[in-house]
Amino acid sequence: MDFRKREVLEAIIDCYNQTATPVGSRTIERQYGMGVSAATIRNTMADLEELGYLTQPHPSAGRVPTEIGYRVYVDTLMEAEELSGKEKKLIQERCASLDGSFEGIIEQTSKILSEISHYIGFVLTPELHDSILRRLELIPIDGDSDNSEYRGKVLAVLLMASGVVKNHIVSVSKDLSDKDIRRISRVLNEKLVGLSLRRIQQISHDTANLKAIFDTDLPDSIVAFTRDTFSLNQEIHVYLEGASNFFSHPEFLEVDKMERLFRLLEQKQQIAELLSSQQSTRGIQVVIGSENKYEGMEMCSVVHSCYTNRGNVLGTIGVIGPTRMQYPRVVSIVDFTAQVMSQVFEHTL
Amino acid sequence: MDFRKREVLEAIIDCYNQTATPVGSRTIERQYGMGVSAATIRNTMADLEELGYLTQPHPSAGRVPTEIGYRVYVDTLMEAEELSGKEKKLIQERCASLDGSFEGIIEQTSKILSEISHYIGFVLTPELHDSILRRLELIPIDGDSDNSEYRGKVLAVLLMASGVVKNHIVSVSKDLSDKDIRRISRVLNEKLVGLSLRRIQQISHDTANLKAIFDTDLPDSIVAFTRDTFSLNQEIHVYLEGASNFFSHPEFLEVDKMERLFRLLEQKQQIAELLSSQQSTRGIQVVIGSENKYEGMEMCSVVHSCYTNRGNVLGTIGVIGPTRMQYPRVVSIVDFTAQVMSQVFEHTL
DNA sequence: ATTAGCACTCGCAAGTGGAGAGTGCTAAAA
DNA sequence: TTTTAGCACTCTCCACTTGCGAGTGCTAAT
Repeated sequence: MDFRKREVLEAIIDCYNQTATPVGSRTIERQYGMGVSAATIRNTMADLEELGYLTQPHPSAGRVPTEIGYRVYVDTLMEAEELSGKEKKLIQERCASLDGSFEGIIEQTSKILSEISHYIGFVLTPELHDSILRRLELIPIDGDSDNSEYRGKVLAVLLMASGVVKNHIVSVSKDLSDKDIRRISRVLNEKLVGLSLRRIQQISHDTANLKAIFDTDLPDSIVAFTRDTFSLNQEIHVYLEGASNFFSHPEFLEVDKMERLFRLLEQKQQIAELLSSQQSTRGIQVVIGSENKYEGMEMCSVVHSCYTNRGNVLGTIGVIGPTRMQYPRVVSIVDFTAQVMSQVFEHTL
Repeated sequence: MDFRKREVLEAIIDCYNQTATPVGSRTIERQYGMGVSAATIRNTMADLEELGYLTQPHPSAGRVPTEIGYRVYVDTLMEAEELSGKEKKLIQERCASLDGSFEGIIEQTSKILSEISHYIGFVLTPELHDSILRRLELIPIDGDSDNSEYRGKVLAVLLMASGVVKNHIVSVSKDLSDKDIRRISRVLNEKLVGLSLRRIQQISHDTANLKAIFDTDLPDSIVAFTRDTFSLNQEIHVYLEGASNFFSHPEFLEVDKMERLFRLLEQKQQIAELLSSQQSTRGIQVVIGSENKYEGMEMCSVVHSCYTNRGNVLGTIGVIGPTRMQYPRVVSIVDFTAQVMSQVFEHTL
């Protein structure tokens, strides 16, 4: 890859990003005047095609970057675009005006990402398994007084170290009094705070373990109740915004492509799995086109990073766009937003 | 409207629902053999056109029902389609397998609605303003021990009579001790439980009122804290599923129609306002085409009803589909699902 | 190594024409 | 008076053709 090849590849990618049509040699000569004629550029383009970085949709059309071309561009050629002060400020302001609920912050962030990038913004909620329990609160709920049939319910509030709060309603057998509940709460807080939810679930599914914790023989009702308290829906949620931005991109003019993509995006659970499996590596990741494992995402690229709270990775945030994407810009947006979001969490949670 | 007119209108709507193409007189003669010839049907169709119930897309095409036509059909002609036992069972089973979180139930219900109807299913969360506070819990959160800077936070958990749980994190000034928080919690529970959130907010915004409640002079810190505790994001949330189902309907073949619709659907807040304003009337409502006030919804119809808990209206559920919709079926689905959902709430919350 | 020139290829848009579906009208039949 | 058969007319849709423009690869000259 000599200098001219790089220059031409970059010009083609830049031009193709703007026009979404194959780029011809003359166009480059005129718009990116690099001191050589169209014919020379044609030769270079033929070389680049041989390397697999470009293709022709049909024999007499201009060139289009391939996925490999984009890969090379992202890895070695492009330099991250510094966001303008205005944009930085916009992101910070939008994030700063968020209220104290975890879901609210996440939802807003995905909106911000989509609005600024003009692609699809998404945020994954943290994986609960690995969250550390900070505090458990059990709030007995009386059955309605006007309802003769007594139904014992307890609202379990789990506050995790990350700041995530989960609550759900647990049925409780009639023979447990409010006093029992308070005792259970005290014991569980004493013994389980500081452990991961995964560990806690392991413990609560092993009756022997539970007995050790309570340091006494247990009626079944307490065993069952403890289990229920910690058996919550652990699915990672995906907040996804701006799907309609894809309508502006000519690569989705065909309705069936659009349909496939939208049907895929509705399978949020699959997206969650796809992305959370790659979550281990910190820092910005760029997944181009068919590097995405899920069918239907071949013409899309994903730029993602992770957000943290006091250094602990919580979840993933990112942008989904067409393969023909403004990578430098999007990389900067995702990176910066991830930082700001992490700061917000440190402040508010 | 004599008998034949009704019969023909019904036939046209039925046929148009299946084919999405203008219906000709011969088609009706053959498929709905009503003992008269095509020419007679043509005359009847001309009458129906004059009444405004039908139109021709172009002079030599068949007829298509107008919105007024649909209106008449929905109001006077159609009879609600009894759901098959299989479908009823499906809805009930899906609803029964839900876990105890409010959001989980709502999300699942919108999915069920969309899957069974093959249109868009949606559920609106209850309007918090009118919810009655059942219980307030304040949980102090210590700042991290490894973080020298002390930050006082309290997790406020509001349990509403409807079963809705809201929690958010409230900053608290340093001069309030945990003991103070407990006292505040006790007083607020004593005085405010049973009131609507709207009323509570009124009270907490009037310092004199607050003082009366606490029956003592108050430091600013308590006033501020109380206010923050009850000032939560009260936006109605919209859970919306199955938008991609619209791709199967030929009326959305044109990309720009699709785009307008999707952009509209992303403005969930607008949908919430639109629907919650009509919420007062109980029972099934059908809004056809441009009866919808929002631009972009002209080619859609909305069938909605409300779900309850112990007789109190909580929120709205419904289905959005193209104007060419299987009204009898959808009406039954929405109606039945609303009932089942209300039952689930009574059981689990 | 680079450039100018030329023949060639291909997609796209506009124009053309025939088939098919459906109507309205009129006159005959019930 | 209502219904029906027949006919001329209208309009869309589809397939087909054709010409234009953009862009290439190759060759020969610089």
